Amino acid sequence: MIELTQRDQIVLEAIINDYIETGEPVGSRTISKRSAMNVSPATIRNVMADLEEMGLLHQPHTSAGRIPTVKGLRLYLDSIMRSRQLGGHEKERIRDALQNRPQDITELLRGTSRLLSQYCRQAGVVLWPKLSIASFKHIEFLRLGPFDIMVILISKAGFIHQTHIESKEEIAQAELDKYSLYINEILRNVPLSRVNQRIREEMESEKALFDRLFSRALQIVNRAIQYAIEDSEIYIEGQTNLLDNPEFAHVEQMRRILQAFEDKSKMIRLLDETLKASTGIQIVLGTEGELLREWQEMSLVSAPFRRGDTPLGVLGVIGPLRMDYSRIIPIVEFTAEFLSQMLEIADEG
Amino acid sequence: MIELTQRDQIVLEAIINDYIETGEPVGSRTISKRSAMNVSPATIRNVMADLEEMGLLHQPHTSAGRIPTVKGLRLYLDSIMRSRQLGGHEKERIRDALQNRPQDITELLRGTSRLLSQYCRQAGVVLWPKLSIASFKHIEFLRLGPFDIMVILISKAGFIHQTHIESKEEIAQAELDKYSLYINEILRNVPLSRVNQRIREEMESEKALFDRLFSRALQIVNRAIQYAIEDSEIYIEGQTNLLDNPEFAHVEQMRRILQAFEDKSKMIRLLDETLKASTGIQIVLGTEGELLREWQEMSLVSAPFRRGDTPLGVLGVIGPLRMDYSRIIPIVEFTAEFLSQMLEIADEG
DNA sequence: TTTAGCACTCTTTTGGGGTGAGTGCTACCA
DNA sequence: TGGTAGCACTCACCCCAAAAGAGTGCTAAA
Repeated sequence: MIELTQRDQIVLEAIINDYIETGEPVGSRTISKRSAMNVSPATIRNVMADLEEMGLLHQPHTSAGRIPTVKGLRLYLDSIMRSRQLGGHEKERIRDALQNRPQDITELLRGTSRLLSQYCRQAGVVLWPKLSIASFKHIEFLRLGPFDIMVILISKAGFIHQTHIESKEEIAQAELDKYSLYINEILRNVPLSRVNQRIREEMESEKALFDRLFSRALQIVNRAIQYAIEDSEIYIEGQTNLLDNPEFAHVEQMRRILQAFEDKSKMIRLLDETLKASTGIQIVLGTEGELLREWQEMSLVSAPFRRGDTPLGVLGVIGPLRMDYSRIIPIVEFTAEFLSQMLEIADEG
Repeated sequence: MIELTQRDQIVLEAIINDYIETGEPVGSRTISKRSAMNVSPATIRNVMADLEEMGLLHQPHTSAGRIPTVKGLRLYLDSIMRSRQLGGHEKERIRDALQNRPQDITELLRGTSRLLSQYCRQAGVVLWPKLSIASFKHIEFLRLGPFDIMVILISKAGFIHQTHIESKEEIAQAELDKYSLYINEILRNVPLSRVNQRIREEMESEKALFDRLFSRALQIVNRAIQYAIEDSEIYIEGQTNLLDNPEFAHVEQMRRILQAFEDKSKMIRLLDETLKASTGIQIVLGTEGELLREWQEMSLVSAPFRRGDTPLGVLGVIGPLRMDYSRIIPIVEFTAEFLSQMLEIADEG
């Protein structure tokens, strides 16, 4: 662990603050003038040289100021920065924006993503992962063709998932209706993650033994839920906000970043990982996450939202390494918290 | 109407072809060498001067070549250009890409959009407008709370629409189940556009008079379908392809264009208009469409897809004014045609 | 330990001259 | 009279050199 003196910390923080604000390399003069402590540029230069030796700062070229390295940012985030508290009316603004959303959960999530993007002036992202945590509410079978069944699965929170299943034998709508009646009965409120188990139990019970048809229904449900569980939705909004950042002025970088957004499956994996990794706010900086390899100059601030203790999904903000973390972190934190509350309510019906 | 001599046309076409290829202003020398007719640059220059006077060409600065104006492009598209025929294996490629799509209609449409974007190396777009043309397949009511009902509407083509409805009186799930049974019966295969009428008929019939409950159900359906009809889905893919075009090298332009994409409602209106306007391929150039005002340097090639004679939606390609229309037009045309066929099949179940 | 001073480095900006592509015009030719 | 050759002219673009500016490292002094 790196040991920093009090002054080292102050200088590092001042440099990072200034860099976050301007995006330019920061010189010793600036720090000397801005920072509260009265020391000359020359002194600052000595400190800076030390910090550079520790790998916390970096000099683009000999006669330029310093910019923080990823390592420096990390240290800053972990042990120096104090998050601003969100003001009351800022919280109000977030609450308002989410509460006035239509009740359709898809729109709620998309709206959350948009809110984050607008409020932080970066790209906002919401991952609603797999229904694995959701509870069963309703299932419906529709016959599309002799062997072709559409399965519509609805979770308690109101999320819809549709799957197509091919049946091996011909099947009538009337039969399907019987299935759904039966299945809706036995699976009511069962968490999707336990549906599998519940079905196994059911199939071992007498009823299923008597009726081959119902066991077929159960198999279909099993498959449908398998698909549903593997499916995730991701909502990325406000990508164009990133264009405002001077660090992405070059078209080349821009392309790389926007292309990364187009590959949703990779984004899903990345966010999914952060979901598993932590229960609180999490920050992934450029080179740190393996999956961010494509855009080393980017950074992700994310927080899970949950029902009770069970995480449901992740939301966050994606932007350049140079972001106003002290502002963005509390926003992300609060939004996650508030979204959790909203979902709690939505799930009680 | 502008009258062009044979030679004027040949020169205009040659200029546009060269411009489409290179993106640079075209000089008289180039045309003189490339074009089949043996005339000197000086002669070409005279013709060019004429064309410029007619407003078909434009000179960025005194000592540069000419580029076609929107008016020139329009004339070219309307009366000079001959579309290339699509080769058999090109058609095959499109067929393959669409046929191997999952049967989920959302994925089919998104896939079509992606196909167009990849194949034309521009942005692809598919509008699935309003269910107004679709036929009723199935409806399902789910009780979310005492007064809160989720209505799930499924069209024959497999499109799902969910709406939340607030009921004035408390309502039980058992009751809702009765509703859906009844309504699924009376609305089977009715085009959504005629549901309204059908419901009115039903409400006037004896049955409804006897049962206040069912008339309530009908009202709920009516509202749900109202919402559904006003809803459209738009799938835009491959936006980053646009970054490859040298004309968008400047970040400013890029931002404006990508921002226009983010405002989906405007895109929907634009495409919706082309759907109403024409039954065949349609090209909107920069300044022509009012809605394209934000990006005058863009152009849209679109074609409706349909079932029988009824248009279902629009698909197309969005790119710079300088696009290889002779290639893109037949691609868009064929894709629309083939998608229509696929939907025809999907709708038969 | 801090500071002032100074030489040095490297980027960025500015301006001017050269180059090349392309034009418009005029005179000439079939 | 339509086409062509020639020529002067106009710009945009590139290159280079010089100047400006920001910031550093080092040394010597407080």
